[in-house]
Amino acid sequence: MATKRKVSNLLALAVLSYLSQRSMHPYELSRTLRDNGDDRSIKFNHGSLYMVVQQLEKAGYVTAQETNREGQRPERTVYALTDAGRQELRDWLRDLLGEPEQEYPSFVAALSLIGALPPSQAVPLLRHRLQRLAERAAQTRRQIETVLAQGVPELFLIEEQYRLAVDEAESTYVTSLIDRITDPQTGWGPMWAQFHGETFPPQAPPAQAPPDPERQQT
Amino acid sequence: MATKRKVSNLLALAVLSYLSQRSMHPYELSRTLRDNGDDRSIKFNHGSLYMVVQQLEKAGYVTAQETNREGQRPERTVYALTDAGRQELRDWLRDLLGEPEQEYPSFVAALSLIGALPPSQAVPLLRHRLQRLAERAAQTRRQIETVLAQGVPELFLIEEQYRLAVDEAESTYVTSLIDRITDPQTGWGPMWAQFHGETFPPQAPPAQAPPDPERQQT
DNA sequence: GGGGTCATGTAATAGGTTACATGATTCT
DNA sequence: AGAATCATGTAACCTATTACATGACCCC
Repeated sequence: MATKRKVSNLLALAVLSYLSQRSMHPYELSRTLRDNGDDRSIKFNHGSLYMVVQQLEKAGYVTAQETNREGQRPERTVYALTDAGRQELRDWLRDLLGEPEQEYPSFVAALSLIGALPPSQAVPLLRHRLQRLAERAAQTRRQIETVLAQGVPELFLIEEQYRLAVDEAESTYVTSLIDRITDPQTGWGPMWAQFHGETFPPQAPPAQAPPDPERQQT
Repeated sequence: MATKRKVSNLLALAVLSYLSQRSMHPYELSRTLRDNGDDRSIKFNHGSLYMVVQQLEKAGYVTAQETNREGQRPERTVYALTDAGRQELRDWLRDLLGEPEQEYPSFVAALSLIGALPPSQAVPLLRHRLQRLAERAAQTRRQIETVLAQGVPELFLIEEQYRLAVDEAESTYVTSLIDRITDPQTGWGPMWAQFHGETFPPQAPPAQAPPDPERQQT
Protein backbone atom coordinates (compact mmCIF):
# COMPACT_ATOMS: atom_id res chain seq x y z
CA MET A 1 0.00 0.00 0.00
CA ALA A 2 2.64 2.43 1.03
CA THR A 3 4.79 1.77 -1.98
CA LYS A 4 2.02 2.43 -4.44
CA ARG A 5 2.94 6.01 -5.03
CA LYS A 6 4.47 6.79 -8.36
CA VAL A 7 7.33 8.53 -6.61
CA SER A 8 8.11 7.20 -3.20
CA ASN A 9 11.25 9.03 -2.16
CA LEU A 10 10.38 11.43 0.65
CA LEU A 11 12.57 14.02 -0.92
CA ALA A 12 9.85 14.33 -3.51
CA LEU A 13 7.41 15.32 -0.81
CA ALA A 14 9.59 18.22 0.17
CA VAL A 15 9.91 19.23 -3.46
CA LEU A 16 6.15 19.22 -3.93
CA SER A 17 5.78 21.24 -0.81
CA TYR A 18 8.23 23.92 -1.85
CA LEU A 19 6.89 24.08 -5.35
CA SER A 20 3.45 24.65 -3.91
CA GLN A 21 4.72 28.01 -2.75
CA ARG A 22 6.47 29.03 -5.91
CA SER A 23 8.13 27.57 -8.98
CA MET A 24 11.82 26.93 -8.81
CA HIS A 25 14.63 25.28 -10.65
CA PRO A 26 16.33 22.24 -9.15
CA TYR A 27 19.34 24.00 -7.85
CA GLU A 28 17.22 26.53 -6.08
CA LEU A 29 15.26 23.72 -4.49
CA SER A 30 18.46 22.15 -3.39
CA ARG A 31 19.65 25.36 -1.86
CA THR A 32 16.36 26.13 -0.17
CA LEU A 33 16.05 22.68 1.33
CA ARG A 34 19.47 22.95 2.84
CA ASP A 35 18.99 26.46 4.07
CA ASN A 36 15.76 25.54 5.81
CA GLY A 37 17.42 22.60 7.46
CA ASP A 38 15.08 20.13 5.86
CA ASP A 39 18.02 17.88 5.35
CA ARG A 40 17.83 17.01 9.00
CA SER A 41 14.38 15.51 8.51
CA ILE A 42 14.64 14.17 5.01
CA LYS A 43 17.52 12.32 3.52
CA PHE A 44 19.00 14.60 1.01
CA ASN A 45 21.62 14.37 -1.59
CA HIS A 46 22.30 16.38 -4.62
CA GLY A 47 22.09 13.58 -7.16
CA SER A 48 18.83 12.22 -5.83
CA LEU A 49 17.19 15.59 -6.12
CA TYR A 50 17.58 15.72 -9.86
CA MET A 51 16.34 12.19 -10.14
CA VAL A 52 13.32 12.92 -8.05
CA VAL A 53 12.42 15.96 -10.09
CA GLN A 54 12.57 13.89 -13.25
CA GLN A 55 10.36 11.26 -11.70
CA LEU A 56 7.89 13.90 -10.63
CA GLU A 57 7.80 15.28 -14.12
CA LYS A 58 7.24 11.87 -15.62
CA ALA A 59 4.42 11.29 -13.14
CA GLY A 60 2.81 14.55 -14.13
CA TYR A 61 3.14 16.21 -10.75
CA VAL A 62 5.39 18.97 -11.94
CA THR A 63 5.96 20.51 -15.30
CA ALA A 64 8.82 22.43 -16.83
CA GLN A 65 7.73 26.02 -17.00
CA GLU A 66 10.57 27.80 -18.69
CA THR A 67 14.23 27.37 -19.21
CA ASN A 68 16.21 30.46 -18.84
CA ARG A 69 19.86 30.95 -19.08
CA GLU A 70 21.87 33.54 -17.33
CA GLY A 71 25.29 34.38 -18.63
CA GLN A 72 27.02 31.28 -19.80
CA ARG A 73 25.88 28.96 -17.01
CA PRO A 74 24.05 25.77 -17.91
CA GLU A 75 20.37 26.20 -18.53
CA ARG A 76 18.16 26.14 -15.52
CA THR A 77 14.76 24.64 -15.95
CA VAL A 78 12.10 26.09 -13.72
CA TYR A 79 9.46 23.62 -12.60
CA ALA A 80 5.92 24.37 -11.52
CA LEU A 81 3.50 22.25 -9.55
CA THR A 82 0.54 20.86 -11.47
CA ASP A 83 -2.92 20.28 -10.05
CA ALA A 84 -2.20 16.58 -9.84
CA GLY A 85 0.93 17.48 -7.93
CA ARG A 86 -0.96 19.61 -5.45
CA GLN A 87 -3.37 16.76 -4.96
CA GLU A 88 -0.58 14.28 -4.46
CA LEU A 89 1.10 16.52 -1.92
CA ARG A 90 -2.03 16.70 0.20
CA ASP A 91 -2.86 13.07 -0.14
CA TRP A 92 0.62 11.91 0.68
CA LEU A 93 0.93 14.14 3.70
CA ARG A 94 -2.41 13.00 4.99
CA ASP A 95 -1.32 9.45 4.64
CA LEU A 96 1.97 9.94 6.44
CA LEU A 97 0.42 11.84 9.29
CA GLY A 98 -2.54 9.60 9.76
CA GLU A 99 -1.01 6.16 9.40
CA PRO A 100 2.05 4.95 11.30
CA GLU A 101 4.45 3.11 9.03
CA GLN A 102 6.35 -0.01 9.91
CA GLU A 103 9.95 1.13 9.83
CA TYR A 104 13.27 -0.56 10.40
CA PRO A 105 15.67 1.51 12.47
CA SER A 106 19.06 -0.06 12.80
CA PHE A 107 18.95 -0.08 16.57
CA VAL A 108 15.99 -2.42 16.48
CA ALA A 109 17.94 -4.80 14.30
CA ALA A 110 20.88 -4.57 16.64
CA LEU A 111 18.74 -5.27 19.67
CA SER A 112 17.22 -8.27 18.03
CA LEU A 113 20.69 -9.74 17.51
CA ILE A 114 22.35 -8.49 20.65
CA GLY A 115 22.65 -12.05 21.89
CA ALA A 116 25.54 -12.54 19.49
CA LEU A 117 27.71 -10.44 21.78
CA PRO A 118 28.50 -11.43 25.35
CA PRO A 119 27.00 -9.15 28.00
CA SER A 120 30.46 -8.03 29.03
CA GLN A 121 30.63 -6.26 25.69
CA ALA A 122 27.01 -5.30 25.27
CA VAL A 123 26.67 -3.38 28.50
CA PRO A 124 29.52 -0.93 27.95
CA LEU A 125 28.25 -0.33 24.45
CA LEU A 126 24.82 0.53 25.75
CA ARG A 127 26.36 2.90 28.26
CA HIS A 128 28.26 4.54 25.49
CA ARG A 129 25.09 4.94 23.50
CA LEU A 130 23.47 6.71 26.40
CA GLN A 131 26.23 9.27 26.36
CA ARG A 132 25.87 9.84 22.67
CA LEU A 133 22.14 10.20 22.93
CA ALA A 134 22.60 12.80 25.63
CA GLU A 135 25.03 14.75 23.49
CA ARG A 136 22.69 14.64 20.56
CA ALA A 137 19.78 15.82 22.65
CA ALA A 138 21.80 18.71 24.01
CA GLN A 139 22.69 19.77 20.52
CA THR A 140 19.13 19.55 19.29
CA ARG A 141 18.03 21.69 22.19
CA ARG A 142 20.57 24.36 21.37
CA GLN A 143 19.49 24.17 17.75
CA ILE A 144 15.89 24.74 18.70
CA GLU A 145 16.82 27.63 20.91
CA THR A 146 18.76 29.50 18.31
CA VAL A 147 16.14 29.04 15.64
CA LEU A 148 13.38 30.17 17.98
CA ALA A 149 15.50 33.17 18.87
CA GLN A 150 15.49 34.13 15.20
CA GLY A 151 11.75 34.44 15.43
CA VAL A 152 10.75 31.27 13.63
CA PRO A 153 7.40 30.09 15.00
CA GLU A 154 7.54 26.98 17.08
CA LEU A 155 5.22 25.23 14.64
CA PHE A 156 8.17 24.87 12.31
CA LEU A 157 10.23 23.08 14.88
CA ILE A 158 7.91 20.34 15.94
CA GLU A 159 9.88 17.69 14.15
CA GLU A 160 12.91 18.55 16.24
CA GLN A 161 10.88 18.38 19.38
CA TYR A 162 9.53 15.07 18.29
CA ARG A 163 13.01 13.76 17.77
CA LEU A 164 13.90 14.92 21.26
CA ALA A 165 10.97 13.08 22.72
CA VAL A 166 11.84 9.89 20.92
CA ASP A 167 15.51 10.06 21.86
CA GLU A 168 14.56 10.57 25.44
CA ALA A 169 12.35 7.52 25.38
CA GLU A 170 15.19 5.57 23.89
CA SER A 171 17.51 6.67 26.66
CA THR A 172 15.02 5.63 29.27
CA TYR A 173 14.62 2.29 27.67
CA VAL A 174 18.32 1.66 27.34
CA THR A 175 18.85 2.58 30.95
CA SER A 176 16.24 0.11 32.05
CA LEU A 177 17.71 -2.50 29.76
CA ILE A 178 21.13 -2.13 31.34
CA ASP A 179 19.53 -2.58 34.70
CA ARG A 180 17.80 -5.73 33.68
CA ILE A 181 21.05 -7.15 32.43
CA THR A 182 23.17 -6.21 35.39
CA ASP A 183 20.84 -6.57 38.34
CA PRO A 184 22.76 -8.76 40.80
CA GLN A 185 19.68 -10.75 41.79
CA THR A 186 17.59 -11.18 38.70
CA GLY A 187 19.79 -9.91 35.87
CA TRP A 188 20.16 -11.81 32.63
CA GLY A 189 23.92 -11.35 32.71
CA PRO A 190 25.00 -14.71 34.11
CA MET A 191 22.79 -16.90 31.97
CA TRP A 192 23.65 -14.89 28.91
CA ALA A 193 27.38 -14.90 29.65
CA GLN A 194 27.36 -18.61 30.20
CA PHE A 195 26.04 -19.11 26.72
CA HIS A 196 29.21 -17.43 25.52
CA GLY A 197 31.40 -19.45 27.84
CA GLU A 198 32.00 -16.45 30.06
CA THR A 199 30.95 -15.28 33.47
CA PHE A 200 29.09 -12.15 34.39
CA PRO A 201 30.04 -9.86 35.89
CA PRO A 202 33.40 -10.64 34.39
CA GLN A 203 36.33 -11.46 36.66
CA ALA A 204 38.88 -9.40 34.88
CA PRO A 205 37.07 -6.18 34.04
CA PRO A 206 36.62 -5.99 30.27
CA ALA A 207 37.93 -3.07 28.29
CA GLN A 208 35.74 -0.04 28.76
CA ALA A 209 36.20 1.93 25.55
CA PRO A 210 33.38 0.78 23.31
CA PRO A 211 33.87 0.87 19.58
CA ASP A 212 37.27 -0.72 19.23
CA PRO A 213 37.03 -2.70 16.05
CA GLU A 214 40.37 -4.37 16.52
CA ARG A 215 39.92 -6.02 19.85
CA GLN A 216 39.61 -9.78 19.73
CA GLN A 217 37.57 -11.92 21.99
CA THR A 218 39.73 -14.16 24.16
CA MET B 1 31.30 6.37 8.13
CA ALA B 2 28.25 4.22 8.43
CA THR B 3 28.20 3.47 4.75
CA LYS B 4 31.74 2.22 4.70
CA ARG B 5 30.86 -1.40 5.20
CA LYS B 6 31.29 -3.62 2.22
CA VAL B 7 27.74 -4.86 2.68
CA SER B 8 25.43 -2.38 4.29
CA ASN B 9 22.03 -4.02 4.11
CA LEU B 10 20.99 -4.97 7.64
CA LEU B 11 19.67 -8.23 6.33
CA ALA B 12 23.30 -9.21 5.97
CA LEU B 13 23.78 -8.74 9.69
CA ALA B 14 21.09 -11.25 10.41
CA VAL B 15 22.62 -13.65 7.92
CA LEU B 16 26.01 -13.36 9.58
CA SER B 17 24.41 -13.91 12.92
CA TYR B 18 22.59 -17.05 11.90
CA LEU B 19 25.56 -18.44 10.06
CA SER B 20 27.60 -17.96 13.21
CA GLN B 21 25.52 -20.71 14.73
CA ARG B 22 25.61 -23.13 11.84
CA SER B 23 26.06 -23.22 8.08
CA MET B 24 22.94 -23.02 5.99
CA HIS B 25 21.77 -22.62 2.46
CA PRO B 26 19.91 -19.46 1.46
CA TYR B 27 16.47 -20.91 1.53
CA GLU B 28 17.03 -22.25 4.99
CA LEU B 29 18.15 -18.81 6.09
CA SER B 30 15.08 -17.32 4.57
CA ARG B 31 12.85 -19.77 6.36
CA THR B 32 14.62 -19.40 9.69
CA LEU B 33 14.48 -15.64 9.58
CA ARG B 34 10.78 -15.69 8.97
CA ASP B 35 10.09 -18.32 11.56
CA ASN B 36 11.98 -16.42 14.21
CA GLY B 37 10.08 -13.28 13.38
CA ASP B 38 13.20 -11.38 12.46
CA ASP B 39 11.28 -9.90 9.62
CA ARG B 40 9.61 -7.63 12.08
CA SER B 41 12.92 -6.05 12.96
CA ILE B 42 14.75 -6.25 9.69
CA LYS B 43 13.35 -5.51 6.30
CA PHE B 44 13.19 -8.77 4.55
CA ASN B 45 12.40 -9.92 1.12
CA HIS B 46 13.23 -13.05 -0.70
CA GLY B 47 15.11 -11.51 -3.58
CA SER B 48 17.28 -9.35 -1.39
CA LEU B 49 18.41 -12.31 0.63
CA TYR B 50 20.07 -13.99 -2.32
CA MET B 51 21.67 -10.75 -3.31
CA VAL B 52 22.99 -10.18 0.16
CA VAL B 53 24.45 -13.64 0.36
CA GLN B 54 26.27 -13.05 -2.91
CA GLN B 55 27.61 -9.78 -1.64
CA LEU B 56 28.78 -11.42 1.55
CA GLU B 57 30.56 -14.06 -0.45
CA LYS B 58 32.25 -11.51 -2.63
CA ALA B 59 33.35 -9.63 0.47
CA GLY B 60 34.82 -12.80 1.89
CA TYR B 61 32.55 -12.97 4.91
CA VAL B 62 30.95 -16.25 3.92
CA THR B 63 32.08 -19.06 1.72
CA ALA B 64 30.27 -21.78 -0.18
CA GLN B 65 30.83 -24.97 1.72
CA GLU B 66 29.13 -27.62 -0.32
CA THR B 67 26.40 -27.91 -2.83
CA ASN B 68 24.15 -30.83 -2.39
CA ARG B 69 21.15 -31.80 -4.33
CA GLU B 70 18.20 -33.70 -3.04
CA GLY B 71 15.92 -35.39 -5.46
CA GLN B 72 15.51 -33.22 -8.51
CA ARG B 73 15.25 -29.88 -6.75
CA PRO B 74 17.67 -27.15 -7.72
CA GLU B 75 21.04 -27.35 -6.05
CA ARG B 76 21.28 -25.78 -2.67
CA THR B 77 24.56 -24.18 -1.81
CA VAL B 78 25.42 -24.26 1.87
CA TYR B 79 27.34 -21.25 3.12
CA ALA B 80 29.62 -21.05 6.10
CA LEU B 81 30.86 -18.03 8.01
CA THR B 82 34.54 -17.17 7.61
CA ASP B 83 36.74 -15.65 10.28
CA ALA B 84 36.47 -12.30 8.58
CA GLY B 85 32.73 -12.74 8.68
CA ARG B 86 32.73 -13.45 12.38
CA GLN B 87 34.83 -10.37 12.91
CA GLU B 88 32.52 -8.26 10.79
CA LEU B 89 29.49 -9.49 12.69
CA ARG B 90 30.97 -8.43 16.02
CA ASP B 91 32.26 -5.15 14.74
CA TRP B 92 29.06 -4.20 13.04
CA LEU B 93 26.91 -5.06 16.01
CA ARG B 94 29.16 -3.11 18.33
CA ASP B 95 28.86 -0.15 16.06
CA LEU B 96 25.10 -0.29 15.83
CA LEU B 97 24.64 -0.69 19.54
CA GLY B 98 27.15 1.90 20.61
CA GLU B 99 26.45 4.71 18.15
CA PRO B 100 23.04 6.18 17.45
CA GLU B 101 22.46 6.66 13.76
CA GLN B 102 20.79 9.62 12.16
CA GLU B 103 17.68 8.10 10.62
CA TYR B 104 14.79 9.47 8.61
CA PRO B 105 11.43 8.11 9.68
CA SER B 106 8.62 9.26 7.49
CA PHE B 107 6.70 10.80 10.34
CA VAL B 108 9.51 13.25 10.94
CA ALA B 109 9.34 14.30 7.32
CA ALA B 110 5.59 14.67 7.58
CA LEU B 111 5.85 16.77 10.71
CA SER B 112 8.36 19.04 9.10
CA LEU B 113 5.92 19.74 6.28
CA ILE B 114 2.69 19.65 8.24
CA GLY B 115 2.21 23.34 7.59
CA ALA B 116 1.14 22.49 4.06
CA LEU B 117 -2.16 21.23 5.44
CA PRO B 118 -4.60 23.45 7.28
CA PRO B 119 -5.05 22.61 10.97
CA SER B 120 -8.63 21.57 10.34
CA GLN B 121 -7.21 18.61 8.46
CA ALA B 122 -4.06 18.01 10.46
CA VAL B 123 -5.75 17.59 13.81
CA PRO B 124 -8.12 14.78 12.85
CA LEU B 125 -5.27 13.01 11.16
CA LEU B 126 -3.20 13.17 14.28
CA ARG B 127 -6.11 11.82 16.28
CA HIS B 128 -6.42 8.99 13.85
CA ARG B 129 -2.74 8.21 14.22
CA LEU B 130 -3.17 7.96 17.96
CA GLN B 131 -5.76 5.27 17.47
CA ARG B 132 -3.56 3.34 15.12
CA LEU B 133 -0.63 3.58 17.46
CA ALA B 134 -2.75 2.22 20.26
CA GLU B 135 -3.88 -0.70 18.14
CA ARG B 136 -0.37 -1.48 17.16
CA ALA B 137 0.80 -1.37 20.74
CA ALA B 138 -1.96 -3.71 21.83
CA GLN B 139 -0.97 -6.15 19.16
CA THR B 140 2.69 -6.01 20.06
CA ARG B 141 1.81 -6.69 23.68
CA ARG B 142 -0.18 -9.74 22.74
CA GLN B 143 2.65 -10.87 20.55
CA ILE B 144 5.10 -10.57 23.41
CA GLU B 145 2.79 -12.46 25.72
CA THR B 146 2.33 -15.42 23.48
CA VAL B 147 6.00 -15.74 22.69
CA LEU B 148 6.92 -15.49 26.35
CA ALA B 149 4.32 -18.13 27.09
CA GLN B 150 6.16 -20.44 24.72
CA GLY B 151 9.13 -20.20 27.02
CA VAL B 152 11.31 -17.90 24.95
CA PRO B 153 13.54 -15.87 27.30
CA GLU B 154 12.67 -12.24 27.55
CA LEU B 155 16.12 -11.34 26.28
CA PHE B 156 14.95 -12.28 22.81
CA LEU B 157 12.07 -9.88 22.92
CA ILE B 158 13.77 -6.69 23.88
CA GLU B 159 13.40 -5.23 20.42
CA GLU B 160 9.65 -5.54 20.71
CA GLN B 161 9.69 -3.90 24.09
CA TYR B 162 11.81 -1.16 22.67
CA ARG B 163 9.33 -0.58 19.91
CA LEU B 164 6.58 -0.37 22.48
CA ALA B 165 8.48 2.23 24.42
CA VAL B 166 9.10 4.31 21.34
CA ASP B 167 5.51 4.09 20.16
CA GLU B 168 4.33 5.14 23.53
CA ALA B 169 6.59 8.17 23.46
CA GLU B 170 5.23 9.02 20.05
CA SER B 171 1.68 8.82 21.31
CA THR B 172 2.49 11.09 24.18
CA TYR B 173 4.10 13.56 21.88
CA VAL B 174 1.26 13.56 19.40
CA THR B 175 -1.24 14.09 22.17
CA SER B 176 0.65 17.09 23.41
CA LEU B 177 0.96 18.38 19.88
CA ILE B 178 -2.78 18.24 19.38
CA ASP B 179 -3.19 20.20 22.57
CA ARG B 180 -0.82 22.87 21.50
CA ILE B 181 -2.69 23.27 18.25
CA THR B 182 -6.17 23.31 19.66
CA ASP B 183 -5.77 25.10 22.97
CA PRO B 184 -8.41 27.82 22.91
CA GLN B 185 -6.16 30.39 24.52
CA THR B 186 -2.70 29.83 23.19
CA GLY B 187 -3.16 27.29 20.39
CA TRP B 188 -1.49 27.69 17.01
CA GLY B 189 -4.73 26.85 15.26
CA PRO B 190 -5.99 30.32 14.38
CA MET B 191 -2.72 31.72 13.10
CA TRP B 192 -2.05 28.60 11.13
CA ALA B 193 -5.56 28.45 9.70
CA GLN B 194 -5.38 32.03 8.65
CA PHE B 195 -2.36 31.27 6.57
CA HIS B 196 -4.58 28.88 4.63
CA GLY B 197 -7.40 31.36 4.39
CA GLU B 198 -9.45 29.44 6.92
CA THR B 199 -10.54 29.86 10.48
CA PHE B 200 -9.85 27.63 13.41
CA PRO B 201 -11.73 25.99 14.94
CA PRO B 202 -13.64 25.68 11.69
CA GLN B 203 -17.21 26.95 11.52
CA ALA B 204 -18.64 23.97 9.74
CA PRO B 205 -17.01 20.99 11.45
CA PRO B 206 -14.65 19.32 8.98
CA ALA B 207 -15.09 15.71 7.99
CA GLN B 208 -13.78 13.40 10.68
CA ALA B 209 -12.73 10.27 8.81
CA PRO B 210 -9.06 10.85 8.15
CA PRO B 211 -7.44 9.20 5.16
CA ASP B 212 -9.89 9.96 2.44
CA PRO B 213 -7.76 10.50 -0.62
CA GLU B 214 -10.59 11.79 -2.72
CA ARG B 215 -11.86 14.66 -0.66
CA GLN B 216 -11.05 18.08 -2.02
CA GLN B 217 -10.31 21.15 -0.06
CA THR B 218 -13.06 23.73 -0.46
C1' DG C 1 -3.72 -37.37 -12.01
C1' DG C 2 -4.36 -32.40 -12.63
C1' DG C 3 -4.42 -27.91 -9.98
C1' DG C 4 -2.64 -25.41 -6.27
C1' DT C 5 1.05 -24.13 -3.30
C1' DC C 6 5.87 -24.85 -1.60
C1' DA C 7 10.75 -24.80 -2.50
C1' DT C 8 14.43 -22.68 -4.77
C1' DG C 9 16.69 -19.75 -7.56
C1' DT C 10 17.69 -16.25 -11.56
C1' DA C 11 16.92 -12.30 -14.40
C1' DA C 12 14.97 -7.82 -15.52
C1' DT C 13 13.93 -3.42 -13.86
C1' DA C 14 13.83 0.45 -11.20
C1' DG C 15 15.78 3.37 -7.64
C1' DG C 16 19.49 5.87 -5.43
C1' DT C 17 24.41 7.26 -4.64
C1' DT C 18 28.90 8.58 -6.13
C1' DA C 19 31.79 10.33 -9.21
C1' DC C 20 32.67 13.26 -12.81
C1' DA C 21 32.44 17.51 -15.70
C1' DT C 22 32.54 22.39 -16.66
C1' DG C 23 31.67 27.33 -16.72
C1' DA C 24 31.33 31.28 -13.24
C1' DT C 25 32.62 33.84 -9.32
C1' DT C 26 35.42 35.28 -5.74
C1' DC C 27 39.54 35.82 -3.22
C1' DT C 28 44.39 37.11 -2.68
C1' DA D 1 46.18 35.53 -12.86
C1' DG D 2 45.84 31.22 -10.43
C1' DA D 3 43.34 28.71 -6.67
C1' DA D 4 39.39 27.73 -4.50
C1' DT D 5 34.71 27.38 -4.30
C1' DC D 6 30.01 27.79 -6.17
C1' DA D 7 26.56 26.60 -9.51
C1' DT D 8 24.60 23.22 -12.27
C1' DG D 9 23.98 19.12 -14.35
C1' DT D 10 24.93 14.22 -16.36
C1' DA D 11 26.56 9.55 -16.32
C1' DA D 12 28.15 5.33 -14.30
C1' DC D 13 27.64 2.33 -10.89
C1' DC D 14 25.40 -0.21 -7.00
C1' DT D 15 21.51 -1.88 -4.49
C1' DA D 16 17.14 -3.43 -3.99
C1' DT D 17 12.61 -5.00 -5.54
C1' DT D 18 9.60 -7.41 -8.76
C1' DA D 19 8.75 -10.61 -11.90
C1' DC D 20 9.63 -14.86 -13.79
C1' DA D 21 10.79 -19.91 -13.98
C1' DT D 22 10.52 -24.74 -12.74
C1' DG D 23 10.51 -29.08 -10.30
C1' DA D 24 8.32 -31.22 -6.09
C1' DC D 25 4.71 -32.19 -2.94
C1' DC D 26 -0.06 -32.35 -1.42
C1' DC D 27 -5.08 -32.54 -1.97
C1' DC D 28 -9.31 -34.35 -3.55
